[in-house]
Amino acid sequence: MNKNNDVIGEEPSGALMADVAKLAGVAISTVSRALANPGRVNEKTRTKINAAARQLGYTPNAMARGLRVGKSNIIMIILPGSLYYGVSQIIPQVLQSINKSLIQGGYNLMIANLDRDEISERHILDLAFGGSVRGAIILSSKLPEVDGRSLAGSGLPIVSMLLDMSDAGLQSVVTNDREAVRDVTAELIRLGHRRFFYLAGPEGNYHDVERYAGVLEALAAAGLSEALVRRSGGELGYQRGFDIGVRAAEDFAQLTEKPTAVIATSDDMAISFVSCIQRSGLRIPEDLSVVSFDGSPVCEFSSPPLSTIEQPVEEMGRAAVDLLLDAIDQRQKAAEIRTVIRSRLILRESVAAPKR
Amino acid sequence: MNKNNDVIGEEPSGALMADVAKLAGVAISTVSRALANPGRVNEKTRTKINAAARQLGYTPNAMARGLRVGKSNIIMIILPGSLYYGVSQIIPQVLQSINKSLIQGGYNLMIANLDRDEISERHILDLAFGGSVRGAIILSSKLPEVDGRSLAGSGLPIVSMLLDMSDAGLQSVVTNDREAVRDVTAELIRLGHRRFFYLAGPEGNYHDVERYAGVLEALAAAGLSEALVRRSGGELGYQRGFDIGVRAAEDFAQLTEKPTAVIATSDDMAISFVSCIQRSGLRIPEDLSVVSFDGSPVCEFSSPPLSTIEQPVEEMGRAAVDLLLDAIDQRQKAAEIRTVIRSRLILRESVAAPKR
DNA sequence: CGATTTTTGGCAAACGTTTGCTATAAATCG
DNA sequence: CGATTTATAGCAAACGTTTGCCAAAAATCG
Repeated sequence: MNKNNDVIGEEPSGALMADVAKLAGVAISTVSRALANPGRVNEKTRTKINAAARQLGYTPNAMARGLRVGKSNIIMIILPGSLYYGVSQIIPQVLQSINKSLIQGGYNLMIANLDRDEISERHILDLAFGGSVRGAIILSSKLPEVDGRSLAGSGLPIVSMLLDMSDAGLQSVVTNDREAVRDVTAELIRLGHRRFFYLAGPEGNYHDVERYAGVLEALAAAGLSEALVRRSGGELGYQRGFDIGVRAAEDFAQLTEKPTAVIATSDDMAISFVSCIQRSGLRIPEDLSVVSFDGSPVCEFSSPPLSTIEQPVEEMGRAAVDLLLDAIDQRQKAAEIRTVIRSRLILRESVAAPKR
Repeated sequence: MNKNNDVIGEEPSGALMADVAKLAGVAISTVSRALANPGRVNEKTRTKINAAARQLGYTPNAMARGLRVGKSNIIMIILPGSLYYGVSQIIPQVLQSINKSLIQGGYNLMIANLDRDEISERHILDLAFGGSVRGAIILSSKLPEVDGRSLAGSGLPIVSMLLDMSDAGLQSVVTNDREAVRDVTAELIRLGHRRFFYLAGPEGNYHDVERYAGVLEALAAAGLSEALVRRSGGELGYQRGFDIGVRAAEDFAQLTEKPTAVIATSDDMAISFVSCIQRSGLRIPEDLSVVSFDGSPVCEFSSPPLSTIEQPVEEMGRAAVDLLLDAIDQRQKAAEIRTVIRSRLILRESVAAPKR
């Protein structure tokens, strides 16, 4: 059975189910059942088989099984092609959390990057249609689609995470951005702030729309005018968080009536903005309160420690995996197409009441 | 052929090679050859086959192929189980770079986390021995090994990255840490610094040993005593970079003769250390020069901008993949078991000549 | 133009599992 | 104790490719 007929001391790998069966003195099918479906075989035979398997260091061949049962145990995560490297640890956290949950469910995690080019789209579609993967978690706003084949039409269970793609009919796990921003803005108002500076992400981006809406809602609720908030950023993508902050600091310097509170849509923006502002002599939070988005760990150790809205990434990852596995197992207990996880505001020294 | 005999409007997926063959009016084997080995089949038949394949949206089944040829096209990356979340973007950068290179070579990337528990070890070994993966890139210092099976003995090509595991016989892609630290220390000495504060990573850790050795080499070269350098940290793992920095700031406060230059072994340490130090009234770089390790993007935007030693992660990823694919294809052109990539010192405002 | 080589395409046997069906042995029942 | 059910194990056919081998057709040669 074992094809180690060439060199004597060949690789110790490669024991087959047939080898186990022979050693245990049973049929192949019995081995298969003993391993996968223990109730179906007598205890005595089973222990004999298990012993034989262990002795040979037998590991079932995943591809053979996959081919036979017509399913793979691999989940693919689709990441936006050009990740940006700031201070946020969201991507590694997501990966870690998802992978952990998947492994508990008996699945493996494969990475796919979705760039703007056709190559990467085709690659992902090959994975989907080639039976390599069993489901997908997508962190990108675009669904791959090229010459006839589309990810949506692959029949593959898909869950979107971070981005709300429920419009496209995808189960989505997102945070309550709007509400979170509304609350933090309300808190700033309560502290006495009346002039705001909003550092926007990419114009029209889902997150940005939601977050800005939160600001406006809080103003409206307090009976304040929308004119009290100035926007900066928006021309650059999230790609350039630090740059947005730097440019925002320049914008800020131009303003005649200085805002007293800054709401930034990423920690990156906040960090570079604060750095520039401090260099120009202003102090945080005495002259300016700052709050931002992402919950990056470093915020705790900035000067001053930055208030930030943390997205509970671990929890989101777990939720996404749960939804995906439900869909795979047809449990379809998920009634809601959108799963909203609450963000957590971490208030630190960067927020205070405005001077005088 | 196609088993869509249940519902009319079933999933459009699932065209088989047999379907393509029938539509093109040729045998299955001809289709296979036309797709994989175009030279072997007449151009006219081939275009006919390609047309049929496209029309049906045919995608070859990866598991069937894998089973038949006895190889998978998946590479596994083994990450240390508990990633720490600081400011470093090394892990996502590594993933991105490796994945990109792999895809160009026709491979896919699977993630595996190696914790200290037996479960995760067994999981990785199952992947290795179950034929799921074709090779591994490992970023962890420990090779999984449990009841008889060991990753080293799997016959799988393995390349270590970041950590030097050439002792264990593994191809390793590392940076020239010692040299880099030696150079930066020499530069500090040249600027006039004579008392140093060294923020250590985990005691005995490969990186730490190398880096500290670099400091000592520079001192020796300048004819200075080793007594000029104070160590802090070392008790905590890399896990806690920020905490090490905080504690180091406390240690620093105790010192009667203050060092004028700090060498930190991670940006995390440097950032929290600097934050604490500044709060205590000292100024960087006037009172204290700081240089650290990792090349985290945020260092450029800290106050003051931090000098840091950048590991060229992209290049390392490419190198690791090249080595791995060489090993897989038996090209074994790699004579050296250790591939050293040069780090890059990024000098910023956090380093200056000492006062007076 | 027959003989030989080259090109092209088809048949069928793998690859290592799982699983429906069947056959035997053991257990239960009337 | 014979008849019926239930537990257990084996046979063999899948799963969707690739590929060694062979046959027919086409091309080349003497």
